[in-house]
Amino acid sequence: MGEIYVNNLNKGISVDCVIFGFDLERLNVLLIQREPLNQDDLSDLALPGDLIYNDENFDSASNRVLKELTGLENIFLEQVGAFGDINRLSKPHDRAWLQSVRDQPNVRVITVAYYSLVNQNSFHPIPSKFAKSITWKPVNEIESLAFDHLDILQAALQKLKNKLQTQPIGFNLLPEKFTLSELHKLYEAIIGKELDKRNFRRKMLKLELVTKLNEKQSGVAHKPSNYYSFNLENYEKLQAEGYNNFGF
Amino acid sequence: MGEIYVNNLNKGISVDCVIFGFDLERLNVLLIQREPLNQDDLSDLALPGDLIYNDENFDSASNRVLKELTGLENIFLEQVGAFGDINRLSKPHDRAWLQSVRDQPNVRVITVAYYSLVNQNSFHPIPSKFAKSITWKPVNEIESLAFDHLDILQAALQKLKNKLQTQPIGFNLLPEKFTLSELHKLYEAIIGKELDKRNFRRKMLKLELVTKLNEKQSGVAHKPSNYYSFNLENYEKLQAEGYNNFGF
DNA sequence: AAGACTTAATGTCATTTTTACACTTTGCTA
DNA sequence: TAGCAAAGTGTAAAAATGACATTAAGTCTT
Repeated sequence: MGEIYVNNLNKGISVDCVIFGFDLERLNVLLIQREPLNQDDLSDLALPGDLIYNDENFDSASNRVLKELTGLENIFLEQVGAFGDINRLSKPHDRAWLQSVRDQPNVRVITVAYYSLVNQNSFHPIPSKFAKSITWKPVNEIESLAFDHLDILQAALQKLKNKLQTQPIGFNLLPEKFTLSELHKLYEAIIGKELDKRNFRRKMLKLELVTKLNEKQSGVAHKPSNYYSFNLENYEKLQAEGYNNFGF
Repeated sequence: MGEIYVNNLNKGISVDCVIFGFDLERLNVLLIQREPLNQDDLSDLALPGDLIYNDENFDSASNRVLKELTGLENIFLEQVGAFGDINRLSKPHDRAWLQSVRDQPNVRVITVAYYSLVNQNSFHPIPSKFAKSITWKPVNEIESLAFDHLDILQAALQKLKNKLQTQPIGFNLLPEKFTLSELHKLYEAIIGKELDKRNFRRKMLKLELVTKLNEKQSGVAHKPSNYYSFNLENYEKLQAEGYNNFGF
């Protein structure tokens, strides 16, 4: 890619990505810090995103943003929706920032948001052209973001919650091998409430969504827990049967 | 914002509306027939939609389209998502049509789709600037539509099905007074499979989602059925308790 | 080496929800 | 008044859910 698209940028459409990660404790989102306008500028955090090219599909554009930022490809990625409120870029601080980086800062820009689930500990984000710095931040500690990105985050989170009730997408946030406790904490972190340990395990095991591996944790100061892996085959079988009650 | 937006129409963004209706038998969609290009032109059916104004939000634009077409306001309306495939307008027949009606027929146009639920028998669609003629067509008899409208329809239908599993939105498709059989058929039409009559009624009645009225059908050649109305209060109470299993 | 510590792992019972299934009732029509 | 057509109704078995407490397996401390 690169220069050939310079003049093919669509100045009115962007994609923004809500990239969720899980650190075995909390649900986090990948945020970028906008280039500060000056030394005193405590610039807001924002979702990673970019204007799209004029010959580029939304899915491609969001995959591009995701890849440039994380190096990851073929990751769970789903559209949240379009955000186009006429005032979405009009907070004074946002406007100042746009003036400094966009060649047409006054154009109305609508954005198509995506959300993505990645295994947070399997890679280290690549600071790139997007921003000076990149951070994971726990979802429920985020109180404000640049532009309308807080709205987008909330919509994405709601979508994730809903989806988790019918599809076992949470596995995308974990490494290949994981413990049932980790999976359990993941569900609690997304849904936002406590789930009974025994009932949780019973359902996962009964549906055969996980396969027990011959491998245990080691070096932990307590009973080591067994590792499991996601049973894709059985998920697809349940899927084919029309089963859709993967929730809690 | 900029003068580049002649007449304030945004030439690159449209909304399209998937307006579902129920005729007590089948689930239908409101379609418009594009102005034929010439006498021999058997023009495709399309979803109603329009370019948006540059100072107009997506929600406002979709409400505007809905109102201009049906006269209805304050109707269930929810975003499906953004559709922007680079080839979405490039079928030859679609291109010819665009050439004939748009002043910038080659601009990339992305669309934000909405779906809406209306009581099909409570109004007669108003043929308007949108099209020569308007028709209801059963969802499962639709095999092709203009542009990418079949994709949009399918996405909207999927969204409707999913939503119906957690929210009793189906009532939007019925008149104020309805029979349990009508409601039953409605669910079957949307979900696309048979539901046991007694089990269906039991759940609706147990949740107190419907209130029995002192009024029966008349003039039917069989036992007349009782009329019911939607119990909004109780729905809101269940909602507040976090109940979300309204599905089948 | 023993005891303390921490989290993993496990089973049962009561309640609720779901599924499957067939006959009687009501009003109209011929 | 007999027949027709859809409305309306109950029960029993199976499955899923929700609530709840103890033992097991390693590491760490002394």
